[in-house]
Amino acid sequence: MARAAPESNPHRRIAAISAAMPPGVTPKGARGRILNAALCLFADHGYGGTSVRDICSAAGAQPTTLYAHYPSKEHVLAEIIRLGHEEHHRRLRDALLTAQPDPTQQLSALVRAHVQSHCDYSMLAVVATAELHALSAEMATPILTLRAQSERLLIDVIERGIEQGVFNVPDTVMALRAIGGMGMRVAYWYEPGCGRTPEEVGGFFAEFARRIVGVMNA
Amino acid sequence: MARAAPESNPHRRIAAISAAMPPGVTPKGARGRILNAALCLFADHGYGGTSVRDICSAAGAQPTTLYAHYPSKEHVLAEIIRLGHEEHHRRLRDALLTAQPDPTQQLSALVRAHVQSHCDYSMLAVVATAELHALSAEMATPILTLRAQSERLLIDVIERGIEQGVFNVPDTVMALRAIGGMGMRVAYWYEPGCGRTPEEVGGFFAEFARRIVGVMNA
DNA sequence: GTCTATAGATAGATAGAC
DNA sequence: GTCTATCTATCTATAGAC
Repeated sequence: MARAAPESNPHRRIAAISAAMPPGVTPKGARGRILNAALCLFADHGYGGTSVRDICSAAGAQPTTLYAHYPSKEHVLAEIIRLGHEEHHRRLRDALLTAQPDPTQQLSALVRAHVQSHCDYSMLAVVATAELHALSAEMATPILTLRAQSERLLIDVIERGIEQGVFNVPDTVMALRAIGGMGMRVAYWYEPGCGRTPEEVGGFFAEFARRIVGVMNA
Repeated sequence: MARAAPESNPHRRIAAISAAMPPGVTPKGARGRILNAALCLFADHGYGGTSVRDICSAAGAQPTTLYAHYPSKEHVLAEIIRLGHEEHHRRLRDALLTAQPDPTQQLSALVRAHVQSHCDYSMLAVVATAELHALSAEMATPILTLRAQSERLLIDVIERGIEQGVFNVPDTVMALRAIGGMGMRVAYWYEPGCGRTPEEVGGFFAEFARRIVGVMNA
Protein backbone atom coordinates (compact mmCIF):
# COMPACT_ATOMS: atom_id res chain seq x y z
CA MET A 1 0.00 0.00 0.00
CA ALA A 2 1.78 3.05 -1.24
CA ARG A 3 1.97 6.19 0.82
CA ALA A 4 -0.36 8.92 -0.38
CA ALA A 5 1.27 11.48 -2.62
CA PRO A 6 1.94 14.80 -0.87
CA GLU A 7 -0.55 16.81 -2.92
CA SER A 8 -3.37 14.32 -2.32
CA ASN A 9 -3.15 14.80 1.43
CA PRO A 10 -4.60 18.14 2.53
CA HIS A 11 -3.52 17.99 6.16
CA ARG A 12 0.12 18.85 6.53
CA ARG A 13 2.46 18.65 9.48
CA ILE A 14 3.54 22.24 9.13
CA ALA A 15 1.83 25.32 7.77
CA ALA A 16 4.78 26.81 5.91
CA ILE A 17 5.42 25.95 2.27
CA SER A 18 8.83 27.34 1.46
CA ALA A 19 12.03 25.64 2.58
CA ALA A 20 14.06 28.76 3.15
CA MET A 21 17.62 28.14 4.25
CA PRO A 22 19.76 30.72 6.01
CA PRO A 23 21.76 32.81 3.53
CA GLY A 24 25.04 31.30 2.45
CA VAL A 25 24.64 27.84 3.89
CA THR A 26 23.00 26.01 0.97
CA PRO A 27 25.59 24.07 -1.08
CA LYS A 28 25.85 24.89 -4.78
CA GLY A 29 24.44 22.69 -7.52
CA ALA A 30 22.89 19.28 -7.14
CA ARG A 31 24.05 18.88 -3.55
CA GLY A 32 22.10 22.00 -2.60
CA ARG A 33 19.00 20.92 -4.51
CA ILE A 34 19.09 17.56 -2.77
CA LEU A 35 19.47 19.22 0.62
CA ASN A 36 16.51 21.53 -0.01
CA ALA A 37 14.33 18.74 -1.37
CA ALA A 38 15.15 16.58 1.64
CA LEU A 39 14.30 19.45 3.98
CA CYS A 40 10.82 19.85 2.47
CA LEU A 41 10.10 16.13 2.47
CA PHE A 42 11.44 15.51 5.97
CA ALA A 43 9.33 18.42 7.23
CA ASP A 44 6.16 17.09 5.60
CA HIS A 45 6.51 13.32 5.93
CA GLY A 46 9.27 12.81 8.47
CA TYR A 47 12.63 11.10 8.00
CA GLY A 48 11.19 7.61 8.12
CA GLY A 49 8.42 8.54 5.72
CA THR A 50 10.78 9.80 3.04
CA SER A 51 12.78 7.59 0.70
CA VAL A 52 16.03 8.41 -1.07
CA ARG A 53 14.12 8.08 -4.31
CA ASP A 54 11.59 10.67 -3.11
CA ILE A 55 14.38 13.12 -2.37
CA CYS A 56 16.16 12.65 -5.68
CA SER A 57 12.91 12.91 -7.60
CA ALA A 58 11.98 16.17 -5.85
CA ALA A 59 15.47 17.47 -6.58
CA GLY A 60 15.06 16.70 -10.28
CA ALA A 61 17.79 14.10 -10.18
CA GLN A 62 18.13 10.42 -10.83
CA PRO A 63 17.05 7.98 -8.10
CA THR A 64 20.54 7.46 -6.68
CA THR A 65 22.22 10.81 -7.35
CA LEU A 66 22.07 11.48 -3.61
CA TYR A 67 24.87 8.97 -3.06
CA ALA A 68 27.23 11.03 -5.23
CA HIS A 69 26.97 13.78 -2.61
CA TYR A 70 26.20 12.10 0.71
CA PRO A 71 27.27 8.74 2.13
CA SER A 72 23.73 7.96 3.27
CA LYS A 73 20.25 9.35 3.87
CA GLU A 74 21.14 9.81 7.51
CA HIS A 75 24.05 12.10 6.57
CA VAL A 76 21.60 14.34 4.71
CA LEU A 77 19.43 14.56 7.80
CA ALA A 78 22.48 15.21 9.96
CA GLU A 79 23.56 18.14 7.77
CA ILE A 80 20.05 19.64 7.84
CA ILE A 81 19.82 19.31 11.60
CA ARG A 82 23.30 20.73 12.08
CA LEU A 83 22.53 23.76 9.88
CA GLY A 84 19.27 24.34 11.72
CA HIS A 85 20.81 24.25 15.15
CA GLU A 86 23.77 26.39 14.12
CA GLU A 87 21.49 29.08 12.69
CA HIS A 88 19.31 29.00 15.79
CA HIS A 89 22.27 29.25 18.14
CA ARG A 90 23.85 32.04 16.07
CA ARG A 91 20.66 34.09 16.35
CA LEU A 92 20.41 33.59 20.10
CA ARG A 93 24.04 34.53 20.60
CA ASP A 94 23.77 37.63 18.39
CA ALA A 95 20.61 38.68 20.21
CA LEU A 96 22.34 38.44 23.56
CA LEU A 97 25.41 40.32 22.34
CA THR A 98 23.41 43.29 21.08
CA ALA A 99 20.87 43.47 23.91
CA GLN A 100 21.03 45.97 26.74
CA PRO A 101 22.70 44.24 29.69
CA ASP A 102 19.68 43.89 31.94
CA PRO A 103 17.82 40.58 32.34
CA THR A 104 14.51 41.89 31.01
CA GLN A 105 16.00 43.20 27.78
CA GLN A 106 18.12 40.09 27.39
CA LEU A 107 15.12 37.81 27.90
CA SER A 108 13.14 39.79 25.35
CA ALA A 109 15.95 39.65 22.84
CA LEU A 110 16.44 35.91 23.31
CA VAL A 111 12.76 35.10 22.92
CA ARG A 112 12.43 37.34 19.85
CA ALA A 113 15.40 35.59 18.27
CA HIS A 114 14.09 32.16 19.25
CA VAL A 115 10.65 32.81 17.81
CA GLN A 116 11.74 34.68 14.70
CA SER A 117 14.13 31.87 13.89
CA HIS A 118 11.25 29.41 14.15
CA CYS A 119 9.19 31.63 11.80
CA ASP A 120 11.87 32.37 9.23
CA TYR A 121 13.14 28.79 9.06
CA SER A 122 10.14 26.82 10.18
CA MET A 123 10.88 23.70 8.14
CA LEU A 124 14.44 23.72 9.36
CA ALA A 125 13.25 24.14 12.94
CA VAL A 126 10.71 21.34 12.72
CA VAL A 127 13.14 18.88 11.17
CA ALA A 128 15.95 19.88 13.54
CA THR A 129 13.79 19.15 16.56
CA ALA A 130 11.23 16.55 15.51
CA GLU A 131 13.64 14.33 13.58
CA LEU A 132 16.61 14.55 15.91
CA HIS A 133 15.67 11.17 17.35
CA ALA A 134 16.26 9.53 13.96
CA LEU A 135 19.98 10.25 14.13
CA SER A 136 22.33 7.64 15.54
CA ALA A 137 23.77 8.45 18.95
CA GLU A 138 27.16 9.44 17.61
CA MET A 139 25.72 11.78 15.01
CA ALA A 140 23.33 13.28 17.54
CA THR A 141 25.89 13.97 20.27
CA PRO A 142 27.36 17.23 18.89
CA ILE A 143 23.85 18.47 18.19
CA LEU A 144 22.73 17.73 21.72
CA THR A 145 25.75 19.63 23.02
CA LEU A 146 24.80 22.67 20.96
CA ARG A 147 21.19 22.39 22.13
CA ALA A 148 22.36 22.39 25.73
CA GLN A 149 24.45 25.50 25.08
CA SER A 150 21.48 27.31 23.56
CA GLU A 151 19.33 26.34 26.52
CA ARG A 152 22.06 27.55 28.85
CA LEU A 153 21.82 31.05 27.36
CA LEU A 154 18.19 31.30 28.46
CA ILE A 155 18.74 29.66 31.83
CA ASP A 156 21.50 32.11 32.70
CA VAL A 157 19.35 35.12 31.86
CA ILE A 158 16.45 33.81 33.93
CA GLU A 159 18.72 33.07 36.89
CA ARG A 160 20.32 36.51 36.74
CA GLY A 161 16.89 38.12 36.61
CA ILE A 162 15.92 36.22 39.72
CA GLU A 163 19.16 37.07 41.52
CA GLN A 164 18.72 40.75 40.75
CA GLY A 165 15.17 40.63 42.02
CA VAL A 166 13.81 41.73 38.65
CA PHE A 167 12.06 38.44 37.88
CA ASN A 168 9.45 36.73 40.00
CA VAL A 169 9.57 33.07 38.96
CA PRO A 170 8.11 30.21 40.99
CA ASP A 171 10.45 27.64 39.36
CA THR A 172 13.34 28.32 37.00
CA VAL A 173 13.17 25.05 35.12
CA MET A 174 9.42 25.30 34.63
CA ALA A 175 9.73 28.84 33.29
CA LEU A 176 12.51 27.73 30.96
CA ARG A 177 10.41 24.87 29.63
CA ALA A 178 7.34 27.05 29.18
CA ILE A 179 9.17 29.85 27.37
CA GLY A 180 11.22 27.51 25.22
CA GLY A 181 8.28 25.26 24.44
CA MET A 182 5.82 27.93 23.37
CA GLY A 183 8.45 29.24 20.94
CA MET A 184 9.24 25.83 19.48
CA ARG A 185 5.61 25.24 18.56
CA VAL A 186 5.61 28.41 16.45
CA ALA A 187 7.35 26.54 13.63
CA TYR A 188 4.28 24.36 13.17
CA TRP A 189 1.65 27.07 12.70
CA TYR A 190 3.54 30.08 11.38
CA GLU A 191 3.37 30.83 7.68
CA PRO A 192 4.19 34.05 5.87
CA GLY A 193 0.55 34.55 4.88
CA CYS A 194 -0.83 34.18 8.41
CA GLY A 195 -1.28 37.92 8.89
CA ARG A 196 1.67 38.44 11.21
CA THR A 197 5.31 39.08 10.47
CA PRO A 198 8.00 37.12 12.31
CA GLU A 199 8.92 40.35 14.09
CA GLU A 200 5.35 40.78 15.32
CA VAL A 201 5.12 37.19 16.52
CA GLY A 202 8.49 37.57 18.23
CA GLY A 203 7.22 40.72 19.92
CA PHE A 204 4.09 39.03 21.25
CA PHE A 205 5.99 36.04 22.56
CA ALA A 206 8.63 38.24 24.16
CA GLU A 207 5.81 40.00 26.01
CA PHE A 208 4.40 36.62 27.08
CA ALA A 209 7.85 35.57 28.29
CA ARG A 210 8.23 38.74 30.32
CA ARG A 211 4.86 38.08 31.87
CA ILE A 212 5.83 34.49 32.68
CA VAL A 213 8.84 35.70 34.63
CA GLY A 214 6.71 38.31 36.36
CA VAL A 215 7.73 41.46 34.52
CA MET A 216 4.52 43.24 33.53
CA ASN A 217 5.86 46.48 32.10
CA ALA A 218 8.87 46.54 29.83
CA MET B 1 21.89 -0.77 7.12
CA ALA B 2 19.66 -1.78 9.98
CA ARG B 3 18.21 0.76 12.35
CA ALA B 4 19.91 0.85 15.71
CA ALA B 5 18.18 -1.16 18.39
CA PRO B 6 16.30 1.00 20.90
CA GLU B 7 18.52 0.18 23.84
CA SER B 8 21.72 0.98 21.93
CA ASN B 9 20.60 4.56 21.33
CA PRO B 10 20.83 6.67 24.46
CA HIS B 11 19.06 9.75 23.14
CA ARG B 12 15.34 9.27 23.07
CA ARG B 13 12.58 11.39 21.62
CA ILE B 14 10.66 11.46 24.85
CA ALA B 15 11.72 11.25 28.48
CA ALA B 16 8.94 8.98 29.72
CA ILE B 17 9.37 5.21 29.73
CA SER B 18 5.95 3.80 30.49
CA ALA B 19 3.17 3.66 27.93
CA ALA B 20 0.30 4.24 30.26
CA MET B 21 -3.11 4.19 28.65
CA PRO B 22 -6.19 5.78 30.19
CA PRO B 23 -8.10 3.30 32.36
CA GLY B 24 -10.52 1.10 30.51
CA VAL B 25 -9.51 1.86 26.96
CA THR B 26 -6.87 -0.79 26.34
CA PRO B 27 -8.32 -3.80 24.50
CA LYS B 28 -7.96 -7.19 26.16
CA GLY B 29 -5.45 -9.83 25.12
CA ALA B 30 -3.17 -9.72 22.12
CA ARG B 31 -4.92 -6.73 20.58
CA GLY B 32 -4.14 -4.69 23.69
CA ARG B 33 -0.53 -5.85 23.82
CA ILE B 34 -0.09 -4.89 20.19
CA LEU B 35 -1.62 -1.49 20.79
CA ASN B 36 0.65 -0.81 23.77
CA ALA B 37 3.75 -2.03 21.97
CA ALA B 38 2.92 0.14 18.98
CA LEU B 39 2.44 3.15 21.24
CA CYS B 40 5.91 2.75 22.77
CA LEU B 41 7.59 2.23 19.43
CA PHE B 42 5.77 5.04 17.64
CA ALA B 43 6.68 7.35 20.52
CA ASP B 44 10.36 6.42 20.36
CA HIS B 45 10.97 5.93 16.65
CA GLY B 46 7.99 7.45 14.91
CA TYR B 47 5.41 5.74 12.72
CA GLY B 48 7.68 5.58 9.68
CA GLY B 49 10.56 4.27 11.79
CA THR B 50 8.57 1.35 13.17
CA SER B 51 7.78 -1.84 11.27
CA VAL B 52 4.93 -4.24 11.81
CA ARG B 53 7.53 -6.81 12.75
CA ASP B 54 8.91 -4.48 15.43
CA ILE B 55 5.45 -4.08 16.93
CA CYS B 56 4.64 -7.79 16.96
CA SER B 57 8.04 -8.65 18.37
CA ALA B 58 7.64 -6.12 21.20
CA ALA B 59 4.17 -7.51 21.86
CA GLY B 60 5.59 -11.02 22.17
CA ALA B 61 3.73 -12.22 19.11
CA GLN B 62 4.56 -13.64 15.72
CA PRO B 63 5.61 -11.21 12.97
CA THR B 64 2.18 -10.94 11.37
CA THR B 65 -0.13 -11.37 14.32
CA LEU B 66 -1.01 -7.69 14.04
CA TYR B 67 -3.09 -8.42 10.94
CA ALA B 68 -5.37 -10.71 12.92
CA HIS B 69 -6.48 -7.65 14.90
CA TYR B 70 -6.02 -4.64 12.63
CA PRO B 71 -6.41 -4.24 8.88
CA SER B 72 -3.14 -2.35 8.59
CA LYS B 73 -0.38 -0.56 10.50
CA GLU B 74 -2.14 2.72 9.80
CA HIS B 75 -5.26 1.49 11.58
CA VAL B 76 -3.19 0.84 14.70
CA LEU B 77 -1.87 4.39 14.57
CA ALA B 78 -5.36 5.72 13.98
CA GLU B 79 -6.71 3.94 17.07
CA ILE B 80 -3.84 5.24 19.22
CA ILE B 81 -4.33 8.80 17.99
CA ARG B 82 -8.08 8.59 18.45
CA LEU B 83 -7.73 7.32 22.04
CA GLY B 84 -5.22 10.04 22.81
CA HIS B 85 -7.39 12.84 21.51
CA GLU B 86 -10.50 11.48 23.17
CA GLU B 87 -8.80 11.29 26.55
CA HIS B 88 -7.40 14.78 26.15
CA HIS B 89 -10.74 16.24 25.15
CA ARG B 90 -12.53 14.43 27.97
CA ARG B 91 -10.14 15.95 30.50
CA LEU B 92 -10.59 19.45 29.13
CA ARG B 93 -14.35 19.12 29.11
CA ASP B 94 -14.48 17.73 32.66
CA ALA B 95 -12.18 20.50 33.86
CA LEU B 96 -14.46 23.14 32.41
CA LEU B 97 -17.58 21.53 33.82
CA THR B 98 -16.24 21.46 37.37
CA ALA B 99 -14.52 24.86 37.37
CA GLN B 100 -15.94 27.97 38.96
CA PRO B 101 -17.69 29.96 36.22
CA ASP B 102 -15.23 32.83 35.95
CA PRO B 103 -12.67 33.05 33.14
CA THR B 104 -9.63 32.96 35.39
CA GLN B 105 -10.70 29.76 37.15
CA GLN B 106 -11.75 28.21 33.87
CA LEU B 107 -8.43 29.06 32.23
CA SER B 108 -6.56 27.61 35.19
CA ALA B 109 -8.63 24.42 35.08
CA LEU B 110 -8.18 24.01 31.33
CA VAL B 111 -4.40 24.47 31.46
CA ARG B 112 -4.06 22.13 34.43
CA ALA B 113 -6.04 19.48 32.55
CA HIS B 114 -4.09 20.09 29.34
CA VAL B 115 -0.72 19.79 31.07
CA GLN B 116 -1.60 16.92 33.40
CA SER B 117 -2.90 14.96 30.45
CA HIS B 118 0.42 15.50 28.66
CA CYS B 119 2.24 14.30 31.80
CA ASP B 120 0.07 11.29 32.60
CA TYR B 121 -0.11 10.06 28.99
CA SER B 122 3.01 11.57 27.49
CA MET B 123 3.58 8.83 24.93
CA LEU B 124 -0.01 9.02 23.86
CA ALA B 125 0.22 12.80 23.59
CA VAL B 126 3.41 12.73 21.56
CA VAL B 127 2.14 10.12 19.13
CA ALA B 128 -1.28 11.78 18.85
CA THR B 129 0.29 15.08 17.84
CA ALA B 130 3.63 14.28 16.22
CA GLU B 131 2.39 11.35 14.11
CA LEU B 132 -0.97 12.78 13.07
CA HIS B 133 0.51 13.74 9.71
CA ALA B 134 1.14 10.08 8.92
CA LEU B 135 -2.58 9.36 8.77
CA SER B 136 -4.39 9.53 5.45
CA ALA B 137 -6.70 12.50 5.00
CA GLU B 138 -9.85 10.52 5.58
CA MET B 139 -8.57 8.90 8.77
CA ALA B 140 -7.29 12.25 10.02
CA THR B 141 -10.47 14.25 9.43
CA PRO B 142 -12.44 13.20 12.54
CA ILE B 143 -9.31 13.74 14.64
CA LEU B 144 -8.82 17.23 13.27
CA THR B 145 -12.45 18.01 14.09
CA LEU B 146 -11.94 16.92 17.68
CA ARG B 147 -8.72 18.96 17.89
CA ALA B 148 -10.60 22.03 16.71
CA GLN B 149 -13.25 21.44 19.36
CA SER B 150 -10.63 21.18 22.10
CA GLU B 151 -8.99 24.36 20.87
CA ARG B 152 -12.38 26.06 20.83
CA LEU B 153 -12.78 25.42 24.56
CA LEU B 154 -9.67 27.48 25.29
CA ILE B 155 -10.47 30.20 22.76
CA ASP B 156 -13.91 30.75 24.26
CA VAL B 157 -12.53 31.13 27.76
CA ILE B 158 -9.88 33.60 26.61
CA GLU B 159 -12.46 35.64 24.67
CA ARG B 160 -14.86 35.74 27.61
CA GLY B 161 -12.06 36.86 29.88
CA ILE B 162 -11.28 39.70 27.51
CA GLU B 163 -14.94 40.68 27.17
CA GLN B 164 -15.36 40.78 30.93
CA GLY B 165 -12.27 42.92 31.24
CA VAL B 166 -10.57 40.32 33.43
CA PHE B 167 -7.87 39.44 30.91
CA ASN B 168 -5.41 41.80 29.31
CA VAL B 169 -4.29 40.07 26.10
CA PRO B 170 -2.58 41.81 23.19
CA ASP B 171 -3.73 39.15 20.68
CA THR B 172 -6.13 36.27 21.32
CA VAL B 173 -4.68 33.88 18.75
CA MET B 174 -1.13 34.49 19.92
CA ALA B 175 -2.10 33.85 23.53
CA LEU B 176 -3.91 30.68 22.48
CA ARG B 177 -0.86 29.42 20.58
CA ALA B 178 1.50 30.27 23.41
CA ILE B 179 -0.58 28.62 26.12
CA GLY B 180 -1.41 25.57 24.02
CA GLY B 181 2.12 25.20 22.73
CA MET B 182 3.94 25.38 26.05
CA GLY B 183 1.63 22.63 27.35
CA MET B 184 2.14 20.38 24.36
CA ARG B 185 5.89 20.38 24.80
CA VAL B 186 5.48 19.02 28.33
CA ALA B 187 4.97 15.52 26.93
CA TYR B 188 8.55 15.48 25.66
CA TRP B 189 10.36 16.28 28.89
CA TYR B 190 8.05 15.10 31.66
CA GLU B 191 8.80 11.82 33.37
CA PRO B 192 7.54 10.51 36.69
CA GLY B 193 11.04 10.69 38.19
CA CYS B 194 11.69 14.31 37.24
CA GLY B 195 10.99 15.62 40.71
CA ARG B 196 7.59 17.10 39.98
CA THR B 197 4.16 15.55 40.01
CA PRO B 198 1.77 16.17 37.12
CA GLU B 199 -0.35 18.24 39.50
CA GLU B 200 2.62 20.46 40.34
CA VAL B 201 3.55 20.94 36.70
CA GLY B 202 -0.05 21.71 35.90
CA GLY B 203 -0.10 24.25 38.70
CA PHE B 204 3.01 26.04 37.45
CA PHE B 205 1.76 26.17 33.89
CA ALA B 206 -1.66 27.39 34.98
CA GLU B 207 0.13 30.23 36.76
CA PHE B 208 2.12 30.97 33.59
CA ALA B 209 -1.09 30.97 31.56
CA ARG B 210 -2.74 33.40 33.95
CA ARG B 211 0.28 35.66 33.65
CA ILE B 212 0.16 35.45 29.84
CA VAL B 213 -3.41 36.71 29.85
CA GLY B 214 -2.51 39.43 32.30
CA VAL B 215 -3.90 38.03 35.55
CA MET B 216 -1.15 38.34 38.14
CA ASN B 217 -2.96 37.28 41.29
CA ALA B 218 -5.30 34.33 41.33
C1' DG C 1 -6.62 -16.90 16.71
C1' DT C 2 -2.00 -18.14 16.04
C1' DC C 3 1.49 -20.31 13.29
C1' DT C 4 4.60 -20.87 8.89
C1' DA C 5 5.52 -19.58 4.50
C1' DT C 6 5.71 -16.32 1.17
C1' DA C 7 4.04 -13.03 -2.26
C1' DG C 8 4.86 -8.51 -4.25
C1' DA C 9 6.60 -4.02 -3.61
C1' DT C 10 9.97 -0.98 -2.09
C1' DA C 11 13.80 0.26 0.79
C1' DG C 12 18.97 1.80 1.13
C1' DA C 13 22.99 1.35 -1.15
C1' DT C 14 26.64 -0.14 -4.87
C1' DA C 15 28.98 -1.00 -9.54
C1' DG C 16 30.42 0.37 -13.74
C1' DA C 17 29.58 2.75 -18.26
C1' DC C 18 29.97 7.31 -19.99
C1' DG D 1 29.27 13.81 -11.62
C1' DT D 2 25.43 11.61 -13.70
C1' DC D 3 23.05 7.61 -15.62
C1' DT D 4 21.47 2.71 -15.88
C1' DA D 5 21.21 -1.46 -13.89
C1' DT D 6 20.95 -4.06 -9.99
C1' DC D 7 22.05 -6.32 -5.31
C1' DT D 8 20.33 -7.45 -0.97
C1' DA D 9 17.49 -6.59 2.78
C1' DT D 10 13.30 -5.30 4.48
C1' DC D 11 8.71 -3.76 4.13
C1' DT D 12 3.40 -4.41 4.26
C1' DA D 13 0.24 -7.68 3.66
C1' DT D 14 -1.91 -12.32 2.35
C1' DA D 15 -2.76 -17.48 2.19
C1' DG D 16 -3.51 -21.57 4.23
C1' DA D 17 -2.36 -25.17 7.80
C1' DC D 18 -3.53 -26.17 12.49
